[in-house]
Amino acid sequence: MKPQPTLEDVARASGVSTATVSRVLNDSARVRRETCERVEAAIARLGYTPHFGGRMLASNRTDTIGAVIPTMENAIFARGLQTLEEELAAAGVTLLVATSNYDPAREARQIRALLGRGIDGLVLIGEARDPESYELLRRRGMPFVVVWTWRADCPWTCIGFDNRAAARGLADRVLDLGHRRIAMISGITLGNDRAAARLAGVREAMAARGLALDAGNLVEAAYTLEAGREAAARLLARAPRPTAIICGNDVLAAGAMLAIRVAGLRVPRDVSVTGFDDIELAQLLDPPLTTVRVPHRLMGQTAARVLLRMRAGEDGVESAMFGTTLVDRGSLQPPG
Amino acid sequence: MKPQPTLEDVARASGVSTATVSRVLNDSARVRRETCERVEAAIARLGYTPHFGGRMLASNRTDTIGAVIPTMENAIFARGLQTLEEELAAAGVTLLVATSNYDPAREARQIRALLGRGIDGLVLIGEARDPESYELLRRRGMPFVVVWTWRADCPWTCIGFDNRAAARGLADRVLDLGHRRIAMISGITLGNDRAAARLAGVREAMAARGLALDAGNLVEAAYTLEAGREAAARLLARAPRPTAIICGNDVLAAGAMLAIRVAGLRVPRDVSVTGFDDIELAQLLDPPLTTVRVPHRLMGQTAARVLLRMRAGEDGVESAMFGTTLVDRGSLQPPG
DNA sequence: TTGTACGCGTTATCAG
DNA sequence: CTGATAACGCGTACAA
Repeated sequence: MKPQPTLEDVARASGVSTATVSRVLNDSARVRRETCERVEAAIARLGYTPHFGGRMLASNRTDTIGAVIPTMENAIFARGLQTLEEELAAAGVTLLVATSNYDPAREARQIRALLGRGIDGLVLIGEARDPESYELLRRRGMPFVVVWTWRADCPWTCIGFDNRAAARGLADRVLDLGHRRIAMISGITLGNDRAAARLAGVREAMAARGLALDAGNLVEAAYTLEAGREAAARLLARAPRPTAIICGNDVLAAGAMLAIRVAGLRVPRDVSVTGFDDIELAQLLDPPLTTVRVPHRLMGQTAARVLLRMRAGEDGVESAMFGTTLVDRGSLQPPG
Repeated sequence: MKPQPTLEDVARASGVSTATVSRVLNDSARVRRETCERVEAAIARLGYTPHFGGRMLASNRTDTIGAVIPTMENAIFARGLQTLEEELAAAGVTLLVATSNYDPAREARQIRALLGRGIDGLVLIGEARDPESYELLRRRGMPFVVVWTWRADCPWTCIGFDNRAAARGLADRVLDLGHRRIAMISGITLGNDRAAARLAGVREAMAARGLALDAGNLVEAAYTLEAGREAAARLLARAPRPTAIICGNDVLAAGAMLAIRVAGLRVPRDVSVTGFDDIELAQLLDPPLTTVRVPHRLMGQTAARVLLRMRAGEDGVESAMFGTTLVDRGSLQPPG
């Protein structure tokens, strides 16, 4: 690691003071044109880059927003993150991503790590987490938003959609088609408010018709292909077999379809399957997956804008709720 | 953003000097046990966290490794990245990820941005890039590794596999099965050495049998589902139709299978399809995709270890080449 | 084992 | 429009 040119080197090389060089860098409007050009020439010639630590120490800003997402292994959060990053980059802000692997303790550590790096704001997925994390954010006065979830009386700024209502709508559709032997592969609800809300939505729809989700027809599974496959295998072994399997997300649904194929059954003729999230994968399955489209890009974009406003000192920024769409692709049909 | 407690606050609260607190933080061995405990108590009580900028300025280290990957939208780089992150985290090092969207100019900017943040090392995908970027890394003495590619006389430390040989092996299999009307959907080769190497490998296999890839049977496409679909549609419209389509990666292959289905044809009866990379998606397609498995995790793990050693001052760290496996899943069969 | 004091590179204040 | 100069928080020689 070689020594880098510093502000002082640039100042010396262009015959001005360090203050002027700093001004050229940050607020070039207040420097005479020709001075400015001389400085810029020196900067280019020396290959100078501002020292992040120095800047951070002096200004106490990093122009960096952090995000802790559960995983990058599947594409669930990728699209929203991409949008978030683009929107922030346009404002000269960098996005720092950390992953928790759906582990609350690890999420808490990652939040701490990001705070330690001096981020200016934070994006969190869902609202179920240790109160201590919220307390930490409050103490530090750290601007943050919660995405992928929304409820009326949420105490934080949340930018998302109503998981429960969306799941209820989906279950209503399943019920309308005449399914009665309904099973669900839910995400792990412990520590995951989105998974819990989706399960609650399905239960609600069934309850509205005097039905209940049989305990044996509910399996909680990690959001992976393998877990989805195993869960579905268990459900298919029941007698009588469910006619429809509602899955907590598209990855679980893909796993379920794999298990169904292995069992020598066909979707949707023998079993209907539904997903949730509408990731790219959904349209690639055979048959293409009936699922719930969620506002990936809108959430990313809005989170960026809200955080930028918070960073600018604006407060009282309110939550935002977006709608979801049921995307009918054929993996759900009437039973029998 | 509230003012944070500083080293000095902790020192005052525990009745020692800032130097001692600093020692407790970094090298607690050299502090008397009870002093140490008093300081740690104060740290906990005040909720102190070291200031990243201050630390960076004083020590000129960040315990951070950067990585610039083309995209997070599909899962291609996710698995390797996950492993990289875990391996680094175990050594107390944070991973900073930036994306280039397969755009060389954007990659150059991201490299610059990461350097500006004072990373201790860098992971780059592939070796095709602006000489200026390499020059910058050299000038700064920045340790870096190139992954996802390997060739014998590579001037950088590269940790990957032989894309050309793997593609040649795959094409050999296609040819062995009797295919002669072979088409290829290649990734954009300009500025992407992996895509170029894969194309070269296919050409090589054909040339070895006195065949050539007809110009009309080669389409370059961005690594997206949509682009793969469009490219395949073009190829299917040719007369005579190709009997096999070799795709530059699994995402392109998924797109191709979509187009084939839309055209009312079936894989592999009417057209065989092959992928590359073996991402999770490959086993979900119907039929499951015959593809080349690449050493995702091994690359991530090795990159981490090598960079950690470089950071420790070790030099002369040599490249590593891993093997690939042809995974036969059924989307490739002898021609009709 | 502990404390003092300086320097790291930048921004911001204030004076000119 | 520009220059001096004082912070900013931490690590580390050096001294005790």
